[in-house]
Amino acid sequence: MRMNDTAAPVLARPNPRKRDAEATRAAILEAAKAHFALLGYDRAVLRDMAREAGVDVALVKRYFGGKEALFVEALRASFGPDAIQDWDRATLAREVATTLADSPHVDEARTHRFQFLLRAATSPTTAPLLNVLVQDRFLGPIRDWIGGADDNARARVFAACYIGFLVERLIRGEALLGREREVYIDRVTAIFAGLMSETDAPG
Amino acid sequence: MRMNDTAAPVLARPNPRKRDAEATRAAILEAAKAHFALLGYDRAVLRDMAREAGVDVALVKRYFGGKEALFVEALRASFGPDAIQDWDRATLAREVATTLADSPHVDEARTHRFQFLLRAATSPTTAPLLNVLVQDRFLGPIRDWIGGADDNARARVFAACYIGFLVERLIRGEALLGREREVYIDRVTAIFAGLMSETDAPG
DNA sequence: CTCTTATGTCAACGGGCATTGACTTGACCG
DNA sequence: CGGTCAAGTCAATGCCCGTTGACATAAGAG
Repeated sequence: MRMNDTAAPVLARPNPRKRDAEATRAAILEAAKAHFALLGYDRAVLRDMAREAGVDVALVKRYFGGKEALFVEALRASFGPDAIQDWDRATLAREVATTLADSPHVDEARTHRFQFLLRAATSPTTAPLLNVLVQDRFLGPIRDWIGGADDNARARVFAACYIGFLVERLIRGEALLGREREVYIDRVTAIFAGLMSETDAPG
Repeated sequence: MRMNDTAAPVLARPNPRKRDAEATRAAILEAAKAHFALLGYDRAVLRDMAREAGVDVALVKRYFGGKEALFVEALRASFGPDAIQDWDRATLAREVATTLADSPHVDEARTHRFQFLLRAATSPTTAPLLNVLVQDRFLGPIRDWIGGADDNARARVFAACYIGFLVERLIRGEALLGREREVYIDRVTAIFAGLMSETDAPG
């Protein structure tokens, strides 16, 4: 029995949260996606995600089983099969290059997904979980999208470059400006375009 | 006072470790370099490094101050200024491409360094520490090495690709074989070669 | 209304690990 | 020999964080 039983709660819960399993599960997952992508597996804290979702930590266990399971789920959700196919062959190279050149669009949906992948890949905890997923949701789609001869190898290089540019952007101190920005975009565009073509003239 | 004061130590210390500050400091640093590079900041454990160095954990504090300081030190040490300059312009592109193609040479010195950098870059804890270091020890040397017009932008793209290939190799499930390996090497070589040239014909 | 069950809350527990400070031991100098 | 200080050891301590199980409460069926 509480001491202040008779007193009204100091702060009435603003939104008494209807009991809706689907909704809370989704809220947790959403928070998890953001936190894992932003902080990586180790530094992401369940309590924080729960708070952001307006939910008790214990529910993470109820709905997902544990941190690792939640991570996998979040990764899959964040990296749905439709993530790639809508790319436009004609404009993609330059468009992506420009996005990459202009620095801190961290919350932009497309890169967000890949940032998640990157974090997952570089944490030894989670890397083992990736083999299947990477093939199914990343390399596979890119390969199909890129098409043509040797699509496997080209997709692999394509994906690698993309991730590399993401990392570089991540640790980039100041924004790219003027000529440096132009050259950067041109070079990145050239690389992507070269990989999209079946017959790239080697140096 | 110990209970078994009179009893001889069950295991005499095999190597009673001369008291040599320099040596132990170096030993710790060496272990730290390996552990951080391999596991990343969060999963690397001071106790393990100490054990590997044949040293008590407390000495980490004495000699370095703490985990974070040790990390910075290890990163600097592992990423000395001489890391880049000895690359050979003529053969580098294909050589590196081949190394990258053939998977698990994790302990190979050159990639080891970069793997360290990669881990540092993708961990939010340590990323802030990198701005200066990256410029001084990574982009700068690559820029000087690559030379020519727009060296800054080209070095940036070069570095990004390199890191990307490292990540890809990290999450690569099975080894590259046969034609896929050939194409992979060719494409990667082409990218590096293109970036080394001042005038790369864009697609 | 009552019983049941899904949903949500709360307060520990426990492991892992960096950090700390008091203590011991070797080495060098007078 | 004895004193002093650096080098090394040891045993806590305390924090962070995932996990757990016991409890409360809404909602819906009968």
